[in-house]
Amino acid sequence: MQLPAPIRAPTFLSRRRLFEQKLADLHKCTDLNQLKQLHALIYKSNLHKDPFIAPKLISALSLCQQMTLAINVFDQIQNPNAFLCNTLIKAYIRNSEPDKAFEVFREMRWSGIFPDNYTYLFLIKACSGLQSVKMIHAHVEKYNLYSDLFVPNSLIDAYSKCGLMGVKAAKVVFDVMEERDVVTYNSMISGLVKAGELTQAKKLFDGMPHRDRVSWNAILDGYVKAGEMSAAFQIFEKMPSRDVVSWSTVISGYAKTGDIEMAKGLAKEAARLYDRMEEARLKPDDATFVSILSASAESGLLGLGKKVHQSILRRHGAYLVQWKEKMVTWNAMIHGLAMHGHGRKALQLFDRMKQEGFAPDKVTFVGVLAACSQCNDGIHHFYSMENDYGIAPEIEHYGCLIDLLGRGGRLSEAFRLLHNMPFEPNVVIWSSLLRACRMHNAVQLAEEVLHQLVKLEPAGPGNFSMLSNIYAAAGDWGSVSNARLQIRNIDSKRPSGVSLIELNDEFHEFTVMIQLTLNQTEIYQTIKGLNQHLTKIPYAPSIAI
DNA sequence: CTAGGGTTAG
Repeated sequence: MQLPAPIRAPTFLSRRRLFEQKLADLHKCTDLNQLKQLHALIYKSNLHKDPFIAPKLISALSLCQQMTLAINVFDQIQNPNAFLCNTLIKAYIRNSEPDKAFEVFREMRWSGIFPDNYTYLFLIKACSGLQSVKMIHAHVEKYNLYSDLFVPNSLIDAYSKCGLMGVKAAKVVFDVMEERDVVTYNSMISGLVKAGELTQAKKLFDGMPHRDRVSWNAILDGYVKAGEMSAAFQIFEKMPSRDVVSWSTVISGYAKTGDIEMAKGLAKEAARLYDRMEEARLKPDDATFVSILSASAESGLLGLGKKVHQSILRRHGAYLVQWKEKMVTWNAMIHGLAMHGHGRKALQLFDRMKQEGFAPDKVTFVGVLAACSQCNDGIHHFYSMENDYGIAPEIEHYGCLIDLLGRGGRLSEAFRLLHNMPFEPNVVIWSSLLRACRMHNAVQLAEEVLHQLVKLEPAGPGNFSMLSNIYAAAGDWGSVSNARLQIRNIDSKRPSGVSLIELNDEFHEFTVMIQLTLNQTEIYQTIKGLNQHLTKIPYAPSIAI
């Protein structure tokens, strides 16, 4: 009779080998529990001062958001070198503490450690705004760090994210470079595209020595952003090869076009392209999904949206798991709740997000402030955004706050903020104020707002109908007919507002002067049902004229 | 270690 082989306990040697293997990949460790074990073992083996282990340990700890422990490791090294300092800088950036990253930089210069090209590379990432990029740029000039192309390339990219002024500065760096590679050109092209300088971008694209797929995708995006879909499609067909980025760009471009006349054709084109992408066995990724879904949601392309949804489900939910961990998911959920009147739930989710260790970003705050239109914490969150999280408010945030004040009837405060904010008010802000004027019967203010709106959007019939409603609420019937006349003037020049939704491969249009072509009875029955439902719940309909 | 497509206010 044969006995089964005894199970051997792991020998000291194999355990040691396992430990060494784990140490090799230590800097990639994202599992906190595993890291804690390794952390203990490293200290026990007195390896925490090892010049190869210490930076890896700092990296891993920063990945697991354990900055206190990471600093602890750093502080125990008597003579840190540039490599170790770079690791700490990178760690701070990863944990969204750019100020601390700059502090490390100051300290290392103070203690006579020479920063290297990597130091500057990481610091460029920590920059927010033109001033800080300029500061690094000055160092790059002073120490002539142009020989490592990564440095000026990153500078171009960082400048490109600072608006129009930034793109100009990026161009200066670009022009001064004696040697350029494909990344240099691509960064500059994408910067120009972001600034809306399509002509210049195209010129650079045409003149560059070698174009890769990134170059083609960047210029493709330029045409899509400019709304020039036929030119974009020509580029899409002409480019030597296409990847998920090319497909995502062109599909969402087709899907989100605002031109109703062309919408139907383009929507079909978008759906057709989506099928073609799947036929080409290209795997759409999370960015593909996000961009196409948002474009189809904006334009009411239910079919395309469903297609994307099906692709996601077909992946066994793998993407859902991935998304669970992502900022966009929290942001989208908070915003979704806010949009649908669940302001309190949105704020509760915001708290949970923070508890789970996510640092809110500027998009999160758009959702949070939108949620506050139903409560009074908006101003508190607005200040907290800059003071506690170091996020400079953008026009969207001011827009939310103005909307919030307007809804609350604090119209004069809303106006004061509008005039004092560092941005030119846009259509969204003026129309949100117009709506606030309607809510609070502020006739005179409404006239002023309309005046501004007409300047920005001369052919917007919705504005005059809002004004007409305001006059009606005030009983000024003479002005009502006047406003109606204006609407008719605009209407004769331009097709009136159309709401479009696609169902089962068919497009349904709804206009102000409703002309139903399909299933009239079914639609009217639904409306009748809705009205009946409304009589049963406490609801006071507002009467539009 | 740098470059391309993404979430957002009416």
